[in-house]
Amino acid sequence: MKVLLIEDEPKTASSIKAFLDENGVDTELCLNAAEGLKKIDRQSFDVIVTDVIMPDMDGIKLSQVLRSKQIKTPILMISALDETEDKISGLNAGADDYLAKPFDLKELMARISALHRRSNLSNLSSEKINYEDLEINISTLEVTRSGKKIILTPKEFSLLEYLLRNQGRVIPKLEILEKVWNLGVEINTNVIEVYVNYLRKKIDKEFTDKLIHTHFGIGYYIKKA
Amino acid sequence: MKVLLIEDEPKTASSIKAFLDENGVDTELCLNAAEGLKKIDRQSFDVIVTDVIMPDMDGIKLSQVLRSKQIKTPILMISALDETEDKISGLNAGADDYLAKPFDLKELMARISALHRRSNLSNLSSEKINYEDLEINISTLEVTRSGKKIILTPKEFSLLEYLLRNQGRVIPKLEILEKVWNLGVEINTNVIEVYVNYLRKKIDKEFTDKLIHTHFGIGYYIKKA
DNA sequence: ATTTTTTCTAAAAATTTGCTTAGAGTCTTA
DNA sequence: TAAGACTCTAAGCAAATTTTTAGAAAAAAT
Repeated sequence: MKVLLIEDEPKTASSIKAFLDENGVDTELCLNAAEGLKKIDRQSFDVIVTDVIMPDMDGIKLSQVLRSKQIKTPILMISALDETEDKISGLNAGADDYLAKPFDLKELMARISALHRRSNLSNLSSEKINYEDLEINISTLEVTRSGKKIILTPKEFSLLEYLLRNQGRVIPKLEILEKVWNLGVEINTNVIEVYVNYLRKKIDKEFTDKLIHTHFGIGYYIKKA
Repeated sequence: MKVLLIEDEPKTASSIKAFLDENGVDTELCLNAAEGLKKIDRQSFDVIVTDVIMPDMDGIKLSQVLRSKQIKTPILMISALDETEDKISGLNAGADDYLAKPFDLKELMARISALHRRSNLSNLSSEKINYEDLEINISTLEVTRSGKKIILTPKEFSLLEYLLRNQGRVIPKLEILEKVWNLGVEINTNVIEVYVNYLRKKIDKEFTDKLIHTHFGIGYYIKKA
């Protein structure tokens, strides 16, 4: 895990960095906000830990700048300001957590881990994608439902993968054609129907709760029951 | 935003619920963990706020159960336990935030908002349009009025979507023909009347306040009462 | 008040969409 | 090269949706 620590007080900064490094975190340190912004432009971090009070720019402003740049890295603010109002303005500026000084370094570590865990929950980067009792492993191409192994062909797998990556919305057939088949509009959408049919036989047939559903006239979606 | 509050101490529970409700949060209250789990099985929440110390099951265990069930709703723990170790074990159990009692209700609110904001960041597109108690979700294609689910055909949905996107003005029939039917002047506008009729049956019929109105000689518009 | 125009409604007709099955190509592997 | 597995097309049937039709109801105009 890579963490960017922005803290202008050198002593605090180095003791935090030392502790995080000990805990297996790859920590980069910046002593002011401007430097931090530059680093963020060049590389990506899992979590950003920033002080609120800094000489050149406060942590609130920093968060706003990052969010307006569409940078969605979790932000944890640390500050000597312990008033509710301070915390609220920090959180409202786009921070994900706010920890008042002095704090226990172990708590900081736990909060960083929690932020990291959550941002990794969204199936985007992980090897495995799951929904309910269905799980697919992108690297081994294995599929299981309720622990039971299911064997899919390559096309079946990529169709299922696409459906799972887009869980929570209805996916139009034309989009599936483009993304899974790399085809334009010319071809008949019947291929999809046939393959959805294959998937259903392998994944839903012997279970009570069906996961693949049809939205008439549009396409398909993943949902329990 | 829907929040589930699990808190066994009735006085604390109701004061939290009252405050959240005041702030526009739709709060459901459970007085023990078992009840909370049942509710979570039946419906989905944006954020779960749970006490740590409860008679039947502690918040730590609750979080573990939820995470093992693949329920990824953000969890905020509140507790009288203020020791670092308690916070760490809460966060490690899968909680996303930990707030020690006594706390300022405004801070709780800000932290709930932060959790909600983050979990919506990963939900790529949950574009919703609403007017009064009517809501349509462009990505899931779901329609609800006063929370009640309404099933529309594709044409009905796109007609309603067009009306809602143009709320606040009268939309001429010819414009609807062009935009929703992709047709010129050749066709009879009666199709629209028929479809407005369908929509009214599904959306307005069983409600006192009608939302779809006719501007005689021109077209239709969305307005309460 | 009557006529004309416009809108609403119900039902029939036409069209579109989806599921399923069988089989023909295509690619892999023994 | 043959057997097997995989991908795609085509066609029939069932179901759902969309359009048309026609008469009743409502609104505007004469």
